[in-house]
This record gives sequence, C-alpha cells and structure tokens, in this order.
Amino acid sequence: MKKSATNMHAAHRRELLLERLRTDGRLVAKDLARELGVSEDSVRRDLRDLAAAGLVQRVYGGALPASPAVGGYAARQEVSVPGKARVARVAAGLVTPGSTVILDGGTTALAVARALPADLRATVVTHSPTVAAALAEHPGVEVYVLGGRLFKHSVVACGAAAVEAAAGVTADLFLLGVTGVHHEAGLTTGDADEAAMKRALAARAAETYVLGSAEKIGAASAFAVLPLDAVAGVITDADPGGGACRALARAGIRLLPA
Amino acid sequence: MKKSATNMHAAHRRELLLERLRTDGRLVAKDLARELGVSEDSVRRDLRDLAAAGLVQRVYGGALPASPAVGGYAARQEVSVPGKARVARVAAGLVTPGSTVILDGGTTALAVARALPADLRATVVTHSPTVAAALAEHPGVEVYVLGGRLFKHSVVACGAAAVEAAAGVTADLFLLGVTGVHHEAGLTTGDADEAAMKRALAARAAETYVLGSAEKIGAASAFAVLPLDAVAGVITDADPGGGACRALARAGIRLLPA
DNA sequence: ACGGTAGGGGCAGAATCGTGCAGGAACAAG
DNA sequence: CTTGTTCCTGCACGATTCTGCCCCTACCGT
Repeated sequence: MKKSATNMHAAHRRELLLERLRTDGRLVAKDLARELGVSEDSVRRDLRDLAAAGLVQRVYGGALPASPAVGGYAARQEVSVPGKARVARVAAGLVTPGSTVILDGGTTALAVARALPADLRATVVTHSPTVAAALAEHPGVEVYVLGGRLFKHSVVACGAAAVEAAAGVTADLFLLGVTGVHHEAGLTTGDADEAAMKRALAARAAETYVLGSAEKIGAASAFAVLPLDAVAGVITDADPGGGACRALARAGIRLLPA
Repeated sequence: MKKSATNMHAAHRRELLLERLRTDGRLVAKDLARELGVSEDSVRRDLRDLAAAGLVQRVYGGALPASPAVGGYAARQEVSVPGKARVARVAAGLVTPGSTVILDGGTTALAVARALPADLRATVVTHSPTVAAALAEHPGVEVYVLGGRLFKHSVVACGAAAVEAAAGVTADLFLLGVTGVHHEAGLTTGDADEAAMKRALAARAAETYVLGSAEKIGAASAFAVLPLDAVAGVITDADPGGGACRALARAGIRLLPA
C-alpha cells in the first residue's frame, strides 16, 4: 500500500522533478531526495538522465532549467517566489514524523504541503480545501479537513462552524500564514472571520510558527490575528539585517532564517 | 467476491484503466492489480496493449499518459471526456437559482461545479475540497465545505465526522457521482466509507440525481450506495438503445439524456 | 592547502518485465 | 446438447531495470 506509493517509478519521478523545476526555478538534489523519499544517488541519476535528454541544465548540487524561458512560464496560478519555496522547505522541516500539524491556508501553506517529504507519516489538519487536495498526494499523511463556510478570497473554511470544528482538534504544531508581520501591529490578515479562524487554530496547537516570507515582514493588514509573543517563531527569508527584522528582533521574536 | 464485479471483461477493464489514468495522472500496476482484483500479469498485459495502441506511455512499474502534456497537475483536474462535460452541463441546468445543492466529489462533479453559470446565486454544500476550490471562482455561490477525514483516492471528506456534519444540512438537490450504475447492483462505488458518505448526503436532499456518464452505465463496483429507485433520475450520455440503458429503463429508472 | 561535499562507477539485492504454458469460461458451430 | 475454438487468466521462469550503498575522484569553500 504505502509501498507502491513510496516506490515511485523513475519516469513518474522525473515528471515531478520537471514540475518542481518549473515551480521553484531550480532543483537541489539533497532536498529532492528527502522530499521524494529516495536516495540522493537516484536523484543524481535522474538529473543526469534529464540533462542528457536536454531537459535540465546540470549544476553542482542540483540542476537549473535547460533554457531560461522554461523557468518563466510557471506563473499559472501562483507567483513563483523562490523565497516562498525556501520558507516552505524550512517549515516542512519542523514537522516531526508521527506528530499532528495544523496547516493554514494560502499559497505559502500550500507550498509547505508540497514540500513535505513523500514518505512522511503524520497527521495534518487544515481548513484549506486547496491544501487538503495537495496532501492527497502524500499517502503517509492522514488528512483532516475542517468544514465550514468557504471564504472565497483565500479559499479556506471560516465561520462559526469551522471554529467549532477546530475546537475538537489538538495538535503539536500550527503553521500559520498571515499577510502582515509587524513589530507593533503583530500578526494581521485581511479578513475578520479569517483572523478568528486562525486564532482558533492557534489555540489548539502547542506551538505556532509563522510563515513569513520577506514581503510580509514589516507589513500590517486590517485585522489582528495574534500578538507576536503568542508564537514560537517566524520563518522568513527576509534580510536579518533589514530594519523590519531588527524591529522584530528587538521585540524578542525568534526568527528562523530560510 | 462477487462474480460479476470480479469477472469483468478485459475491454471494460481497459476503459476503467484509461479513466483512472485521467483521474490520477498515472497508473501503478501493483495497485491496479489489487484494486481491480486481478493479477499483476493481467494488468501488465492491459498496459502493454494500451501502450501498443498509443493510449498510454509505458514506464517501469506502470504507465503514464501518452502525451506528457496532459500528465501534469493541471490535467489531473481536467475532464477530458466530452461525454462527462455534456452530463455536467445537463446537471448544472438542474440547479435552480436560490436553491441549495449538495455536490458530490469526483471528476464529474467537478465538471458540474465548473459548468455552473458564473452569475448563479445559490448555496452549494460539498465534501470535496477540489469542488470547493473550484467553486471559489463563483462569487454568487455560497459554499459550505463538509469536514472530515480525507479519503485520498477521490479526494473527499469521509468518515464519522463527515457523516455527522452532513446531518446538519438540508438541501433541495443532491448531484451524486458513482462508479457504477447497474440494473441489479444499483448505484455502487469503490470504497465503503465513501458509499456511507454518499448515502448520508442523499438522505439530506429532497431529490437525488446521478451523474452517470456512459462508462458508468452497466458497471458495478464493490460497495452499494443506494438502490436505483432511491434516486429521481440518472443523467447520462449513454446510448438509450444500448442494452444497459434498456435494462435500467425496464427497472423503471428515469434517464435524462445528455 | 585542506576538509567537506558532490559526482561517477561498480556491486548486490529487490522489484519488475516478458514470455510460455495450462486451466477455465464464453461462444459458435454441429 | 455436445464439441471445438478462442480468449482471458494465473503461475513460473529467466531477463531486465532500478535502487541503495560503497569507494574513489573531482570540485567547492574556508
């Protein structure tokens, strides 16, 4: 059962590699090995063959798109921000095998779902249909969807029913996506119901980490989700020396570089 | 095992394989053998013949779509069967403005979601994250997602929690997707939990219509969902003069041509 | 220059493939 | 109703492919 899914066929794995290349703009052999659940040798072999076929350009430690144009047309539905992928990869590393994780909605959380190792055995709770659909690809991950009224803008379940459903959950970790991480305004988002939902989720997890790609740092939206000191840390690819980051550091926030 | 389901002819099984390929984006010989109840050798032979016919691309351990372009993530949600689109259009026409509709999971239901008029004002309840995400594009549709454990194969919420969540819903119409519409076996699907969920949804709607594209008519899967006389009708693009359709008509089933 | 890391090749085990063979069911002809 | 044919299916066997690990060499960063 899990055998067949773990035992990814070479051809299919290469399809994934190419798709991944379009998404991230580059391929790192080490990460790929971990996330696909195969040895680095196999990834190396795949990259070698793909390079031989002219589909990728081999570089030390990984591969790049064969032609610069190939990497560009990725923007089908999401902005291919490499920083977001890095944040997602670090966040995925926080997920301990066997643990229960609440995964927020939004494009960054979706990237986290895709960055989870293919053979990871864990339980993921999410109120995002999009994230849930993505996790259907991970045979070892038990997925629980929280139901409720769908908030169309970010495609997540919100409202009283969703908050109530969240109350029945207990998790080790919550990976929270926001639109603003500000040293005074704290963590903010653009919708009141969404903020309440995120708050309810945070209350059900032992630890909360914020997915804070660079463009979020120093920004503030309309509705407060949580104060900064309510979370265990912020995962970000922003320049640690930048003003916004220093302000956060002064506020005693733990920053995890991505 | 039930003879009729196990003893399916090779031709029919290949139809299932092709549909499965469109759904999953890949075919794994081992899984197929287990799920279809035949030996791996037979699956291998089918894959070999399909590859010879140019319908699939053979790879080690399974098969991929013949054209690499249709194998990606996007194609997985694409409904490439024209008949399915016709069924979906007819089904979408059954949705009255202002009414409340329960929409099932699966590729056909997804096609229905996309076939709904862009300016439709209605309420849609679904246990499919994929369908919910698609409906986020419809600003006039109020979407309620039913939560629960995610059944990975068809990407729908199932289990006790989902059934319980469904109990709180009252709808005018339920558009039900199944894998088999058989004059004796009734409406069937491939998973027991999924069958229970569909049953729970049918109980909450005043009327149930079945999304029965041609390849489903006359087929039977392992688990019974409902008897044929429990539904108001079957929407299908199958030949009304065909044997399977005539058998259904003899059973008193209302067939809506698509 | 040196330690650490990545790449290439070989090797053994495991999984998969292709083929031949025999049993059984469906079907047509007698 | 019986018989012969055809097709499908499952099992067994050898051939092929894939994978992970080892070792050695080449390259990168300090």
